[in-house]
Amino acid sequence: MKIDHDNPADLSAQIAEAIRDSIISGAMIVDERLPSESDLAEQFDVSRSTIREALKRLAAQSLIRTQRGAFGGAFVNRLSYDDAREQLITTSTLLLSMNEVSFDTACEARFALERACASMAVERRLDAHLDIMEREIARQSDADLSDEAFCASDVTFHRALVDAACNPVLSYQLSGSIEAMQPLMNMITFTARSRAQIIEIHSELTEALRARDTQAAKNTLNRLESYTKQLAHAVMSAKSKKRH
Amino acid sequence: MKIDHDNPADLSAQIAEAIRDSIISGAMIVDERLPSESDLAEQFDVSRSTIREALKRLAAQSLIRTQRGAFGGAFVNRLSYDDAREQLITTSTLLLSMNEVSFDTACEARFALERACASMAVERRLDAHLDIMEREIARQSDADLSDEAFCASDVTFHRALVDAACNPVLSYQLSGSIEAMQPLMNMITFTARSRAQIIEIHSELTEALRARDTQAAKNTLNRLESYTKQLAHAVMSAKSKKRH
DNA sequence: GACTTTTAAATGTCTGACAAATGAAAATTG
DNA sequence: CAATTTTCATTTGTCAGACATTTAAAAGTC
Repeated sequence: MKIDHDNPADLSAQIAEAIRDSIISGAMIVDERLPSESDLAEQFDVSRSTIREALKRLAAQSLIRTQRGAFGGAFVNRLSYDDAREQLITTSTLLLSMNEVSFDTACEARFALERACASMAVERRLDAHLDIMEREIARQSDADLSDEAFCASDVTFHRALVDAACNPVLSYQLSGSIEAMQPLMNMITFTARSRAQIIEIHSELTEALRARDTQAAKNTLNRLESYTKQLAHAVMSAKSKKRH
Repeated sequence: MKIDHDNPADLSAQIAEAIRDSIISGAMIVDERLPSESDLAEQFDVSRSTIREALKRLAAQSLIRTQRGAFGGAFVNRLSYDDAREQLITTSTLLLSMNEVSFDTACEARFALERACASMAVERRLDAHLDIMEREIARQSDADLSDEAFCASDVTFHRALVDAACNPVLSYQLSGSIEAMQPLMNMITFTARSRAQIIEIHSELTEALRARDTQAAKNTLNRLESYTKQLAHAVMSAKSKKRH
C-alpha cells in the first residue's frame, strides 16, 4: 500500500480511494477492522491527520464506521438498505435542485418507475400494504392537515405501493426517486379541490391492487401523472402571471 | 452557526451536517464560496482540523470542491449527472454485494425498471441510439472477446436502450442500477452458445425499437430476463455440485 | 466468584508550524 | 504607456506532537 506523494491530488483522496477499492473488490470484508490510524499513517507514510481525513471521506459514504476506545477503530460497515436509501435521496434531491430538471421530466421518470412496480405489486401485495395505503388515505382526508403533512403522507402512500412489489432492491431505488421529488411537490399548494381529486385516485389505486387488476392500476397511475403535471403547470403559470 | 460540544457525536459530523443542510435547503447556492477553514473554525469554535474533517466528508459526497491558493477555498459544487451516477453505482454495488441479495431479486428489479424505459424508448428513440446498439451487437459477435469485455459491451448496449427514453433522470437512475449488477453478471461465464442466444435477443430488441413496437420490446425483455436467470441458476448449481 | 480498579489502546480534538498553490497587486522593463 | 515579471498575501494541504475521552480487557479486591 503505497501512495504517490508527487500526485497533485490530495493524499487523503488517494488513500480513501485505495481503501474504498479494497472494500468494493471484497479484499476487505464486512466488519473487518482496519489498522489503527497510527498504523495506517506508517503504512502510507503520511501523517495521522491525513489518514483521518481519508477515513472521514469513507465514513461519509457509510463505507466504514468508527468506534472509540481500546479494541475500537474503523470497521468495514455493512451498507444497510436504509443507509443506501438515505444517500440516494441526498444525491437525487441535489441533482434535481441543481440541474434545472423540469418538473415534467422528474415526474415522468418517477411515474415510469412506479408503473413498473405496479404490475409486480398487483401480484404480490399483502393485506398489510393495503392497510398502510388506506391509513394514509384516511389521514389525507383530514382537512386540517398542513400541505407539508399531506405531502409526507403522499410519500408514505406511494412507498407502500412500491414495497408491495416485495422486491427490496426495487424499494430502495424507487423510494429514493419518490422522496427526492418531495421538494418539487412541496411547491404545489394543494387546494381542497385538488386534495379531493388525489384522494380519489389513491382510493382507486388501492382498490385496483386489492382486486389484483394490473390494467386498472396502470391506468390510475397514468391519471395521477397527468393530474400532477396539470397541477404543477397551474402553479407555474400563476407564478409567472404574478410576475407581470 | 453553533455546535453542541457536549453532543457525543463527532463535531466534524455535526458541522458537516449543518453545512450540508445549508446546501440542500438552498441557503447556499451553487458556486458560492464557503468561509475559509480558519473562519469556519472560529465560527463553530473548533480547531481547523475538525473543520477540515467536516469538509472532507462533504467533498466525498461531491457537495463541495476545494481550490488552493489566494481566492481559493471551498465552493458549493454543482452535482453533475456523472457524479451522481458514480455515487449511485458505488452505493448500489455495495448494497448488492453486502446484503446477500439473491441474483433473482436484483435481476427482477433491473428488468422491471428496464421495461419501464422500453415503452418510452419505443416512442422517442433516435437513430443514434439504434446505431450504438447495433455497434455493440457487432462487438459482442466477436468470438475473441473476453467475458469481461462482453459484459462491458452488454452494459453499453442496455445503457443506450435506457438513454433512448430521452429522460436524463431515468437514465441516471437506471444506468446506476444496470452497472451495479455487473459484478453479479461477471460471475456468469458466457459460453459461445449463450452468447449467441443473447446476441439474438439484443438484435430482436433493437428491431422492436426500430419498428416502434412496444409489445415486442417488452416481450423480448421478458425473454432476456428469463434467460439471464436461467444462466445464473446453471452456474450456481454447477458450483454447488463442485463443492460436493 | 462477583465486583471494582487499573491500564493500555484507540479515536477525538487542539495547537502551531511550514509547504505549496494561486491570483492580485506592485514593481520593473521595453 | 503597455507588457512582463516579481512580490505578496491568502488559502488549502500536510506534518508533528500533545492531551482528552472512551472503552474493554486485565488485574486486583472482597
